[in-house]
Amino acid sequence: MESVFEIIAEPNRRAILSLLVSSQQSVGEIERQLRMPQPTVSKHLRVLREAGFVESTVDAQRRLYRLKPEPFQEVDAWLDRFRRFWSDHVDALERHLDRMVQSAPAKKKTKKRPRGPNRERHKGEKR
Amino acid sequence: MESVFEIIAEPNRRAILSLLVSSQQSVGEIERQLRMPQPTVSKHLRVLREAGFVESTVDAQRRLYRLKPEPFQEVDAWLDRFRRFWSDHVDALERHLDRMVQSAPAKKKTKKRPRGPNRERHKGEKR
DNA sequence: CCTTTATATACCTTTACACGTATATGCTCT
DNA sequence: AGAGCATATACGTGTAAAGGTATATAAAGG
Repeated sequence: MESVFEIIAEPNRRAILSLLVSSQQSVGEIERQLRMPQPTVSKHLRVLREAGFVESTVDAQRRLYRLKPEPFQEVDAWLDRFRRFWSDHVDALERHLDRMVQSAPAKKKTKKRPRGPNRERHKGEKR
Repeated sequence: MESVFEIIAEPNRRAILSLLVSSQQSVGEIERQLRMPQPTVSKHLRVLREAGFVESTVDAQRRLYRLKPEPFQEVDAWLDRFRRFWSDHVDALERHLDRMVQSAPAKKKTKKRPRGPNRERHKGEKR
């Protein structure tokens, strides 16, 4: 379980992360809201903690978990390489520009890719 | 293998995607550049294709694979929920602390955590 | 045709990980 | 100290997916 991508591949972990967006939560609160067994929650939280996605503080017998930003940044950095591929799509470009206005000089216009002959057809695919 | 996150969890698949950023490539070219067996490449490409990350065109006996933007957008959309945790201009930690005190009366800024107890320490962790 | 080249698929084996159940640890309060 | 709650961990089991090897499909060229 080295990479951040493997961490967020698990649906329950993504659910936990989404929960923690609103505010920090105790294990029991997560357990109840997501209706999953407590050991499951704890184990996923352990994975998330060791990967740096969350951290916890003690509140009496409870542990309060909240998000940490770094691993998300890592995913975002990876995505950066691919952003130019959907810059063509106007709506997405707009959303993206909203985020990058402060440092963006003039975005280079991407040339239209030479459209290949016919799309490949594979085995299971219907004609 | 439902979600886009499971697709990009695999390191070899991420390597293939990175290769395809520069330009479209044939299976053989990917095979050589990444030094992985041809069946492995083909199998990963199949997964990527079925998940919509790539598409292929026929060039004689070759298949040329290139990226498609949609699944990347999906990842980006998921990330959006978490973007507020690492604001562009403000240090992420500071911003996070701000969030924690926002319900408290506006007092002087303090470097200490509001009423936050000490960080949780877990089993394997050194003191 | 037959051979070579390029890619896809089938089959088998191994492994990693998610889950459930049971139990341990640790804190609080009486 | 003992009870009760909250969380963490240990252990056993099932399963899906990745890798390797072999083979199938298909197009190109002699």
